Amino acid sequence: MEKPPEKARRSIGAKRNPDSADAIRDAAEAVLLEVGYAGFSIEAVARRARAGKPTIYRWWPSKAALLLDVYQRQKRDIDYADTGSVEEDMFRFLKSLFRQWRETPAGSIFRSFVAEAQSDETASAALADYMRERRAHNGRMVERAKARGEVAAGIDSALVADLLSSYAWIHLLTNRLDEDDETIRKAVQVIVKGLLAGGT
Amino acid sequence: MEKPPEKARRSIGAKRNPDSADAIRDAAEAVLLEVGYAGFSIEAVARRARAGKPTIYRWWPSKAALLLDVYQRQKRDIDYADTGSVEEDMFRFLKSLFRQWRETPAGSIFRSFVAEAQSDETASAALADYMRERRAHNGRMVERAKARGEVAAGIDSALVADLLSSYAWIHLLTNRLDEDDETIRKAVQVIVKGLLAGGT
DNA sequence: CTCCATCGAAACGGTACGTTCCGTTAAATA
DNA sequence: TATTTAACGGAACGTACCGTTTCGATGGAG
Repeated sequence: MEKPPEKARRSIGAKRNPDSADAIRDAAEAVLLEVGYAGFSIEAVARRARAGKPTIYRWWPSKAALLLDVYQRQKRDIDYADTGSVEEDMFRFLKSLFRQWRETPAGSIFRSFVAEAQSDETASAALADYMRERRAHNGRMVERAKARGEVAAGIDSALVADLLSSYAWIHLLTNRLDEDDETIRKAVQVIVKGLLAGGT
Repeated sequence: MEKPPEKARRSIGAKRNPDSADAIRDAAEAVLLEVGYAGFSIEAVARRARAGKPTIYRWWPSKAALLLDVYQRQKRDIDYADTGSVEEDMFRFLKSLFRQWRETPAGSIFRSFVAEAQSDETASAALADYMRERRAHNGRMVERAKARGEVAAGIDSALVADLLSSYAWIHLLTNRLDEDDETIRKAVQVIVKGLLAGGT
C-alpha cells in the first residue's frame, strides 16, 4: 500500500484538506492489512498518516465509522456472471469472493468490521443495513434462475442469499478461505440440489 | 447471576482456591451479560469477583482463555433428538440453538468469543478447534439419516453441519435470533431439498 | 484586511493492559 | 512439630490507547 508521507501536510485554509482524508483512509487500510484488527488504533492510523488525532475525530466520529468508510471504499470485483446455471453462478460467486477476501485488504477489513459490530452499536446497525443490501443483491442470482424456471417459484431468494453469505462469513471468520474448488462446489450443490437420496 | 461476594476470599494455603475460580467465572459471565463484550475487561471481572488481577492471570493466560472457559461452562440444552426425519432434526436443532442463544448468556458469550478470535491468535485457534468438534458432532444428524437411506451416500455430513452452523452464526452476529419458525423451516428445507424446480 | 475553519503537534485525564511487589494464609513436606 | 511452598487479595508500576483540549501556523472567504 502507500508509504507514510515524508512530510506532514498542513492546513490548506478554512476547508477540509482532501489529502489528509486520503492519507488517513490509506493509513487505516494499511494498518488493518499489516497488523490486523488487533493493532488497529486511531493513534496507529494517525501516526501512519502523519495526521493529528483531532483531524481524524473531526471527520470520523468513531473507529467504527472509519472502518465502515474504508470498507465501503474497497472495490468489488466479484463474479456476478449469468452463466445460465444457478449452481455455476453460485460457485463462481463464492470462489471469487473467497479470492477477493484472501488477496486484497477487503477480507481483513470486513473481519474487523464484523468484530467491531459485536461491541459497537453504530457498526452493528451499519452492518445490518449492509447485509440487507447484500441479501437483496445476491438474491438476484436466484431470481434469474426462477425467471427461467430453473428454480422453484416458492423459493425465498433472500433466504438462499443468506445461506450463501453465511457460508462465506464463517469461512472468513475462522480462517478457512483456502477451501479448494471441489469443497465449494459441493457446498453449492447441497444448496441447489439438497441432500435427499433418490433425487437427480 | 451471583452477587459480588461481601468479603474477599483469602488464600486457603498452598493450593488453588476453588471459590476464587468460581467467583471469577461467575463474575466474567455476569459482566458479559450485563455490560457486554465492550465492558468485558480483566479489571472489571476482578472488581466484580473481589479477586486480584494476578489471581486471574495466574490461571487464565489471556482474556480469550477466560472467555473460552466461560463459554464451555455453559450448559448445552440443544435438541439433538432423533425424530427419524433429518429435516425435523435440523429444524429442532436450529430452533433450540437460537433459543438458547437468545435466552441464556451463551449467545452473548459466544459472540464475544468470535469477536475476540478476530484479533487474538489464541482465541482463533481455540475457536477453530471448537468448530471442528461441532461439525463432527452436528454431522451425526446427517450420518443417522444416511444410515437409514434418507440422505444420499455421497453427501459430506461435515459440510452440511458447516452450512447449519453458518446460518446460525450469521444470525447471532447480526442480531437476527428472533426468526420465526417458518423462516427457519424454509432455510432447512432449502438445505434438505435444494431449490430446484421439478423436485418433490 | 480581518475572520475563521482547518491543519499537525503536544499534552491532558481516564481506563485497561499485563507485571511486580507485598503481607497473609494454610496445606504440604520433612 | 517446624519449615517450606504456593496461593490469596491488594496496591502500585510502566505502557498503550482512548477521546478531548489547547496551541500556533495556514490560507480561503467575506
